[in-house]
Amino acid sequence: MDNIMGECERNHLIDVLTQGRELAEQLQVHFHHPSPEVQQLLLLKILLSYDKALSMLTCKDASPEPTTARVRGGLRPFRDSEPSPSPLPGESPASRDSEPGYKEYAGTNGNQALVDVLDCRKAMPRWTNRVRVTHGTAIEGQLDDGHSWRKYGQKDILHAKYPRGYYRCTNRGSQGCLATKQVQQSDEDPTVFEITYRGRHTCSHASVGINPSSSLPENENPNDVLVVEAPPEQQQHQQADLEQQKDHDKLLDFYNSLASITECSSKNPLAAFSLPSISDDLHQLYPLFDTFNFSEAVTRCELIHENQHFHSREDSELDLFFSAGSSVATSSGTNSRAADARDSLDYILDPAEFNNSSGNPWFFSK
DNA sequence: CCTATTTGACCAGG
DNA sequence: CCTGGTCAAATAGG
Repeated sequence: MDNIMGECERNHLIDVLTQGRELAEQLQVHFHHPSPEVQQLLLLKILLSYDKALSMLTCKDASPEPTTARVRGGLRPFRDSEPSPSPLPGESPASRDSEPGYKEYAGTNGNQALVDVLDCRKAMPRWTNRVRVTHGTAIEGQLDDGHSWRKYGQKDILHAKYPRGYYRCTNRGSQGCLATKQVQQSDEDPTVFEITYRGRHTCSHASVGINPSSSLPENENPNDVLVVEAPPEQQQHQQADLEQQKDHDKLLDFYNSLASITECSSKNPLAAFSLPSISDDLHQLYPLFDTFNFSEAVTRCELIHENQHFHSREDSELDLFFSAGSSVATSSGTNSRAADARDSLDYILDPAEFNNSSGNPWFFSK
């Protein structure tokens, strides 16, 4: 793992695991001074840490996690026999890319891992949009699809009149988002750009979707940019991809919001329950909760966690928090309990569950 | 000074 | 050996 895991990924993983350990220590302390709310919150945060760490180590086929290790197009042997988390000899730290850790090499033992990574990349979803720009003023960068991209290469392509541009998500460094796209101007019709996307966005910013038709530059008349639809059979897959991306983005937003709340409370677990400090964050979550399918989540978790409830029924902020969500579920016909919903978080947030959901995740009602 | 782009070089796969 | 994809030093731009 070390061999293919970049410095940034490694550090991030260490951070996450360290945080988990500290949380566990806090939990240990609280065993001596029992406080159900704090214990539950700590437990929740520990679970989140584990989820994060595991997802960082797991290469999901359709949705590589933010920190999935990768290799460069061409593998380069280590100059030293050992993979080094520090700058290589003769390489000043400043000379490394401003996105630390997006460079990973396969080390001597990295063969199997390398195969995994390559498989992972091969399995990345890939789809192409054709975008026609009718006003000559438009340039590639203006083919805004709602995400910010950073150009990392350009290549003359055989038998192609125009070079191909290579872009990656600007959040690769900060969030390990592996989404990339290639932009190729059409030979026959220079007003048409073929944009090939590879990999879904795993960055939390990815909330606007990836359909260019739904995210045109604000200052442009939609009539100026015509989205030429992909062939019907491709279109279906494409649509499914788009839907799944949206769901994934939602879940990620939800996850990150939750994580930030627990992050905040980790600095002062007790203060986390004071109403003002947390309510702002909660308000941001409410829109998500409107669509979060609590009833289904609870039903599923009751099947799994049968007779394993350890929670108390204190009317803590956390309970109110989940009550808000479960009341949505309740109003839609299913009787559910806030604490059950809370208990189900470890299951809900299992990234594998997302990837198993074939295009129609259950955790958000449509 | 910091960040993004350009561009020649490098690498693996075919 | 050729080609596509990527890296990373150099450069441009704010």
